[in-house]
Amino acid sequence: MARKNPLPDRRDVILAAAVATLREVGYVGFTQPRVAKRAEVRQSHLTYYFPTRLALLEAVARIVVENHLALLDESLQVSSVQAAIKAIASVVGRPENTRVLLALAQAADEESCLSDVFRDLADGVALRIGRLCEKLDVPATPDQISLVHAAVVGLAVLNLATQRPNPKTRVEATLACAFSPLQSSRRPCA
Amino acid sequence: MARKNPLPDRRDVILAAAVATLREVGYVGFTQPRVAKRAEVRQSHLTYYFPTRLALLEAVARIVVENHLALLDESLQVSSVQAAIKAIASVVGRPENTRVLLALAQAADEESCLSDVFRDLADGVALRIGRLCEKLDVPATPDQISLVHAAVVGLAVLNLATQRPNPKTRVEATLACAFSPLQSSRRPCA
DNA sequence: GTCTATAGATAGATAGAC
DNA sequence: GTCTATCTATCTATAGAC
Repeated sequence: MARKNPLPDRRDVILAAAVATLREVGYVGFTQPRVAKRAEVRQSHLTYYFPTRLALLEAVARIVVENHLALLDESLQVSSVQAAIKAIASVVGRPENTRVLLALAQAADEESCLSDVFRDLADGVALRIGRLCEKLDVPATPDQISLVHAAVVGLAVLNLATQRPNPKTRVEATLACAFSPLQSSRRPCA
Repeated sequence: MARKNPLPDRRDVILAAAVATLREVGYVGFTQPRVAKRAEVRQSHLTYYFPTRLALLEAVARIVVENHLALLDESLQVSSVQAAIKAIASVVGRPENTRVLLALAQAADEESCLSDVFRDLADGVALRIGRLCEKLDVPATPDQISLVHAAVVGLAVLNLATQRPNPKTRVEATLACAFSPLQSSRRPCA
């Protein structure tokens, strides 16, 4: 949904600032004054475009989901399982990516209207994992896709919160483990 | 570390209230006034026992980790993989459980001193999954344990945030998928 | 329609009374 | 050592100026 072109639109500047703020400082630091400062408008001005905090959050959530799915689409243009694993690990490895999704999860828990947006995200990710498997000619049942999906989410959260060094090696090893039964099923043993 | 017995200790009352608050309303709702109200003390009194919000949070985090690991120990006294899956799904299915761990993850992202506590949690969970596999005579590599761990975390977060109906069936199916390669490897096909 | 000054609410922390 | 009145900072929202 592109906006009518003429005005670069103050609104979009604010939204961009809001997304950046959320990525940097997470859910609790996501306040109107902080966003306003980054967008270089007065806080009281911000409330003209987004009358309430929830309104801003909702708009931001949609953009965040859109951005994340686009990032996945870009990252998953790979032609081998190993490359896919590396790509996923790269996305998962960036704390800002996880932070913003964690914020969204929390927001969804608080405001049920945001659950819809989060479902769009979850469905989008699952869809892309399924497509990936298809493209790589790896047969996967819905449950297997769900497993990979859950594992990716879990790894992201664990990485962000434990702040361990070398997250990527661990993520890659774990994901390899998630994909290996799928691959081996190409030469069925039964 | 049991406290010296005599006094039921105002401090413990406050901590219990704090944990309950965190479970109910999550990280953003976790404020000194709210905790104080639940503990039936003045907010300004609370600061005597916990001079800063972070001090309270740290104490609460330790208790939360302890509680969660104890809950796992209790739940995982099972004698089959299927029972284990059901037990895990039951823990994951309770929003309060996930909410409080999500809060901890976020807190860890903000205050690096809480990462230590979160690591204790993560290590404890991984350890227990490993023990479970051993007890059930299911061979599992560290990577496979890591996969189950990540999947459990991911499922919990996805459930909380999407608020879909029938979470348990989905969780159980996904976990079954995580365990199945481990089980089948008991009768190796190669 | 665009923006701002200001009010109203709530958080966290301090200094000091008992 | 235990507890409280109070202050400051910060957030969100409104009424109204341009």
